[in-house]
Amino acid sequence: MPDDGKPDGRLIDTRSSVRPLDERRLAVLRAIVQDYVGTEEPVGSKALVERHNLGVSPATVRNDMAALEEDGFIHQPHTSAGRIPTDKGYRLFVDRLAEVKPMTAPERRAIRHFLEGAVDLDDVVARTVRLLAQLTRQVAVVQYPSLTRSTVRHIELVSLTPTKLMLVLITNTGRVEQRMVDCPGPVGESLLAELRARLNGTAGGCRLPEVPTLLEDLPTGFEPADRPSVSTVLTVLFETLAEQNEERIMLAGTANLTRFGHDFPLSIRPVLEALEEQVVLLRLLGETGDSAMTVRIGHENAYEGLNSTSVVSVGYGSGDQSVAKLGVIGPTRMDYPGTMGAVRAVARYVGQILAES
Amino acid sequence: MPDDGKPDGRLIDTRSSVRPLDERRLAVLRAIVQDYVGTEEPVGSKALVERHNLGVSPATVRNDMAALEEDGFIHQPHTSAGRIPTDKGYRLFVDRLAEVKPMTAPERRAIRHFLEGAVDLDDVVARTVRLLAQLTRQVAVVQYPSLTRSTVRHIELVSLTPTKLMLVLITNTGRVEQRMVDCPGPVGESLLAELRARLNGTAGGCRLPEVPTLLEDLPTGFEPADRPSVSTVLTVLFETLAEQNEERIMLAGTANLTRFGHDFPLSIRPVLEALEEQVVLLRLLGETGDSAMTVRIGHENAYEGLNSTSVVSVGYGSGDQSVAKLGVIGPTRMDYPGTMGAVRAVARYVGQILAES
DNA sequence: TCTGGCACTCAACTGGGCAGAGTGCCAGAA
DNA sequence: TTCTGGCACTCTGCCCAGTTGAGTGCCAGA
Repeated sequence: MPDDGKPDGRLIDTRSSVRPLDERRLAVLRAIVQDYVGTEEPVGSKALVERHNLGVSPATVRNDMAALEEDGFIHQPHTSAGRIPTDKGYRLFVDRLAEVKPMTAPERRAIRHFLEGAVDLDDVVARTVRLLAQLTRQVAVVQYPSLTRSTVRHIELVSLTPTKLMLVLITNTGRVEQRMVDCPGPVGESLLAELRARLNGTAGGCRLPEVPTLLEDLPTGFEPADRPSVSTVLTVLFETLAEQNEERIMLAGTANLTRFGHDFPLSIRPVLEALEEQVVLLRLLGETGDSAMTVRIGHENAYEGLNSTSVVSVGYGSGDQSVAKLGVIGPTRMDYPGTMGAVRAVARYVGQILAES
Repeated sequence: MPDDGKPDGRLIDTRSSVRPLDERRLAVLRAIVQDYVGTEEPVGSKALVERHNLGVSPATVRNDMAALEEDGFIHQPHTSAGRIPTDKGYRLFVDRLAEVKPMTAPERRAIRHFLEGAVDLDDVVARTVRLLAQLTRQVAVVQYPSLTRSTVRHIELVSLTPTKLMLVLITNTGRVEQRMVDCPGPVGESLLAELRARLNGTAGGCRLPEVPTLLEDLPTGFEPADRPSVSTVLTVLFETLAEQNEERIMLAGTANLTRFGHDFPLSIRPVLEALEEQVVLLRLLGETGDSAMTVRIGHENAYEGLNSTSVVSVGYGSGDQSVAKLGVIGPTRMDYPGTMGAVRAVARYVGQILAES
């Protein structure tokens, strides 16, 4: 929704002749967002001029607030209360008023050090998600490196019974997938060795989605009697490759949901429900751009249960390619610059760690 | 704590001469527990006689209540309120007053049918945990079949680079563990084949904890030049076997926590925190008896954060052996008979499914 | 040993009044 | 034209007192 996503465009363009006013209004909005994020309470004109040196009186700020409200950036819970940013207000804030807050050097060192201690892929993901939850004090989500972008490191076939095989697929990201294969006929050691060698010879090092086309004609190279078994193995292998659903996700920091709001069970429940639905989470992350950071605010989230939350997510990868996504889920009233900084930093370092191992 | 576990023992024994009175008091306690579980509100004497035909007047019930309170089975939030069972009261209820409520035939069929749809071990566990959460409307926990009780189905070695191997361990429960091995010297195909054969020949079918002793002397059967590499592989294999920490756990139903109590963030927060700590969960399940169902009520839980929850858990296994545990975490005020019935039924069916596959 | 009656207690609800934060508007200053 | 100070107004939140009602404990009598 590029139209909806930049509601500020209109405002800035049409009034660009009256620049100083707009500047100040934006400053007011920025101040409101910052204060509200800090206090969780509607912020009034007086408090605003006290805390930020805007150089004008409360009355003036009130006028600006009225204008901002008319344009839908802020909102008043009731007549005699302060203002709260709307989703649209946060959107403007994120797009034009906020700068991603970089991590400090000690923080960066700590992140790196913590992630370097990981022993295997599971551990990398586990550490990443915990770290992210801790840094942002919100709910963190990390997707396992996806199969689609990775390459085949090795395919192994293990004979369990004469007709039963186990197929093990190892990717360059360290991920391992295994499947049982029930062959139509017995599979001898020599056939197994031959098949293993051909599979690895042809597909080794290739990107997973390309594998099926590469191996399509493989059965024709075998004795007619063996072909059914070879085909079965291939079918299972292709299934494994295609099984996007198997994309796993790890969560952490759900306890931070308790810091969500005052109107409790109602606000937290749908979020907890969403978090349990892998599908929802996967789709959420799936909407993330590959390299650019994505921020979805409140109702911008397709899933209804997350309408009062914001999602900050970004892709990460070993090397230049993004192989998976990670992100953070928190209340719309969150510290966007800080959260975005943490998400970006963590994504960068996980990428490095993955590239090294 | 067998002493603490049966606080009723004293009561029953000392007053066994006054049998009818105790019977009625126990009936009162039972009625209080049942009502409180249903309504979540302190239950008074009048409501009690109305809902259960106890055959006596409210005044009499009041006397019994006073006695029950003196013995610590129930408790009064404030002077003019009804009674609430204490942990001790629930304990007595579970030990002597409640009968595990068996699942109905349609429920059993549904359980079985749902679990039978699983395609692999991950799926079995995932389905089990969701099912359990749904049936009990509480938080469900399922431990993956542990390595310690299972047996070796196959050990596979895959050469990735001349000195780098991947070790894959497949157990009879369908669990697969893999580790990288950095060998001190190059490992040729023939050595690899030899090693693979010997490993499987010696350890195949054995229970995991026995494997180290069986393979201890393996290196001596190889050429002196190869021994360091063989030893390295063995070390990694033994590590894999010993790595209890890797025991994985799956959770579901956290959204049910929102039905916990009224005093929200405070009561739910420590529980969410506990649920994120695999260690806590593992220890929790670890305290479960192998075959008998364990119920830990409120303060009986070692972990402080779970002091206002009860945990119902039991072992499950393929065949006669318990290979892992599963359970449910809910408020102390839970429907014990129903929960226990569901837990028992699910455990039984998972066991069957695992045994079949 | 049980029961009905009675006085007592205490949380929860109700409605009125008050304080305070915050607003909108307007007339006058820069 | 834009900003500012002042003023009247509108709410919510809080405190207070009074009332209600559920529930108890105790006691005398069946």
